[in-house]
Amino acid sequence: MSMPDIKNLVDRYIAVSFSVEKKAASLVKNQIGSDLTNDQHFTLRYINQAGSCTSSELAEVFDVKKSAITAMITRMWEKGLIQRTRDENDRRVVYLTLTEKGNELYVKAEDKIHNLVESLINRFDQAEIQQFIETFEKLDKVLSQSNGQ
Amino acid sequence: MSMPDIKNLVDRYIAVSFSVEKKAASLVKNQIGSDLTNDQHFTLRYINQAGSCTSSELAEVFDVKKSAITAMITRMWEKGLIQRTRDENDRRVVYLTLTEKGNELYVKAEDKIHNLVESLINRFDQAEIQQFIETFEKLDKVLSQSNGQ
DNA sequence: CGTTAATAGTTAAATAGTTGAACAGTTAAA
DNA sequence: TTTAACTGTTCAACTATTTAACTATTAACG
Repeated sequence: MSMPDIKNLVDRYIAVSFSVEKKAASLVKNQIGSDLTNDQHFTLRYINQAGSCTSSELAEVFDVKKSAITAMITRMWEKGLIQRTRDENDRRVVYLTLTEKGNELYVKAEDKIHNLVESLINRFDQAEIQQFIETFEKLDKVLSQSNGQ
Repeated sequence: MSMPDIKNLVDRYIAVSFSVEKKAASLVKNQIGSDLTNDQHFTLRYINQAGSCTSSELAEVFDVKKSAITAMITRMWEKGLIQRTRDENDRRVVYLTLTEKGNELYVKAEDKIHNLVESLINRFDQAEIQQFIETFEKLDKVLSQSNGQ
């Protein structure tokens, strides 16, 4: 196995990361469908895993301004997917939770995505994909350090 | 090294791919700047590498409708980054090329991105990152098969 | 206490990107 | 030559985003 130089690796990383991102998004869009946009699905996933959360928390996790979260939550609230509940002790705070409908829609879409990703992963040698994911997770940590934190 | 089951790998892949995508976009947005959106930069890169291309070609590569390309190209054309030239033989076709200004802007931003990615890659063992990119490229091919063609 | 700071979230205007449907102009096929 | 296919555009509607101004609430401190 020859040793490509750094510039070659950089070029290939830029090309492949863009390509995979686009193709994965297309695949989810075309094969999952589900009336949810990517961002909406990720939002539902975050709230589902957190149980409940605030707009500020979402804004920090997704690295967007709070007003963007307000707009997105409002759209999902209008569709009956998300509930807003004011904190009784600190009345500035609004807790976001999934409605039953929101949870059902999320679980259904998430299940399809799991099947899709599993079918992709199964086409690899397990040791290879495991190593891949571990390096991916390292990269995620490095990116956390490079950003604000 | 223990063997995690498939479900665990699927969960981790979904989580980490989303996280890296968001963080990488933030990093580029915050550290590159450049007056170009991500999509605009990718469009300039594609045209730069192709030399010239058509709207239909971009629509297929980016997997969006042609009207989305028209809108994006028009915005960049208004900023003087892209030229439209009708084909003299087949007057339906419009060739897209970078203007001098478009090329300069692209090269400047691309150079910063290269430096950024290089600084990330340098934090890894070279054999590890090389293997990572190779698996990433395999994944890209698998995704190509899973999509339209 | 009362004024000032900070915090949580919203609103509004602007921009980017997207789809779907209808359309114009051009070329190819029957 | 009429019909079909292709290339690209326009328009209306929508999602996502930023910036700046704003409301309401809580915290700090002199």
